[in-house]
Amino acid sequence: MASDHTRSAILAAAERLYADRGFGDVTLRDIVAEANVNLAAVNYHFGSKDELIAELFVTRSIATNRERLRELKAAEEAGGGRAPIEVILRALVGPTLRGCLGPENQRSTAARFMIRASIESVPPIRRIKNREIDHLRKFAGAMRRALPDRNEVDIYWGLNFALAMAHHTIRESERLTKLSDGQCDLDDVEDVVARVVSVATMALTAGRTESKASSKVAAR
Amino acid sequence: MASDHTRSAILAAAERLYADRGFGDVTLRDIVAEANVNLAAVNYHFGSKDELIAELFVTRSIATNRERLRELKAAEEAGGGRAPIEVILRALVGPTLRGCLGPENQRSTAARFMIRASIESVPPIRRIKNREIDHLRKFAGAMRRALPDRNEVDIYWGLNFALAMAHHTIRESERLTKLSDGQCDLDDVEDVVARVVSVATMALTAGRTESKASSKVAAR
DNA sequence: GATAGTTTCATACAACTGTTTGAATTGCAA
DNA sequence: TTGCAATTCAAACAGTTGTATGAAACTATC
Repeated sequence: MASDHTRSAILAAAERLYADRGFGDVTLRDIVAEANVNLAAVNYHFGSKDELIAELFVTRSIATNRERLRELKAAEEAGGGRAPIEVILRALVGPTLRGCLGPENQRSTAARFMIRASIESVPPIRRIKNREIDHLRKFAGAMRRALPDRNEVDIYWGLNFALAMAHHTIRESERLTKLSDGQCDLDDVEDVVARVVSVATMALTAGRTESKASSKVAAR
Repeated sequence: MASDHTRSAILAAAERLYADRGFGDVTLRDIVAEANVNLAAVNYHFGSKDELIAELFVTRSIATNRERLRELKAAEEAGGGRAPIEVILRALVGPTLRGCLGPENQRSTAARFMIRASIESVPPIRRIKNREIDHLRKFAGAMRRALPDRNEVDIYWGLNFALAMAHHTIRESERLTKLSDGQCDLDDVEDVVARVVSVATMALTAGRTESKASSKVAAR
């Protein structure tokens, strides 16, 4: 059993502080002060600081991955084992974008925490991200089924670029807002999703064997 | 005057260590040991650890930015004030990609350092990156001239996506290699550049007013 | 070769870090 | 209540960090 109260108070406080101030300058003492618990409680309940961070990140990231797979599975079942590429890409980048973007004032601590996690990259989080490959393979498989004529290398590049646009937009959302003088509306998440999906789809469906020769425009 | 020897020994050692082991666990003592100089030398020559990191990053990053602008200017002059969008994008992402990618065994310390700087994000480097907006505005301007019919918001999104693909590919090059079982050849830098430019160009030139309505495929 | 300025050096400093300890307290079962 | 385990707590620990100091060594100028 156990009261669990201390445990979840620490989790909540840590998430809030990391979200606001980053991993770099938040100490265990900051966390326990915010949570109104004793310093030793962190090590008692989580083992170490890194395991606390890992638990925070894992919780949020399996939630996102589950949603991703749910959408993917639903799409493939609806299409008899083969889903349109746009829908696959939407399942890939949608949950991540929805989990991190949206109106700033109503942005959850979880969302702000995940943004931090994608900007700063501390060891415990990096370790978890490295295990994400198997998850991505499932999407690569679905994409291959959706575009059987496409060669495998192009599939991987398309997957890479889709993730690139989503993650970079999250990481650099502030800069994009500033650069565009607020014209790019990062709060309209569905529009962002649509843009990413649209470009990634084009990348994956434009003229065959786009690899070397044909696209080498204007070589210097 | 001054011998400068110590100064540059520190710079070289720091760049090497940061490149290999990241900013997180390289201390001043590691650096001075590698450089065979006294501990106090860092503060004497650079003022602080952060200023040392900043100097390293600034040096490399103004080199890249200068090359970018050189290519941009050359292209616009050759086209009488208006360059093809592909060439502008190539000037934007080419120097960065060429500076970080390429055959791993012959990759310079500078390149490996810049990869680190794009993965981990320490305060002194973040501060410098934030001042990069003026530089990007020049590219936004050139892109607007190249695509006068395109609305401004789409230009910014295209710029954002181009940078996204370049930076993400650098940051996650290892993962892409692993995911594709080595099929994606990150050593062929010009192919990578061509792919990024090709996709970004499509993003910027595909069907007008691609914003909301038309691209909202398969809304959930 | 004395002098003034620069650079190096060993060492100390002061602060902060995550973690551990062992005793106190609490909660629950018998 | 008694007993036992789970939890909390204050305090200390051991280590590391970047930085400061003041004397020593060097370098070049006159």
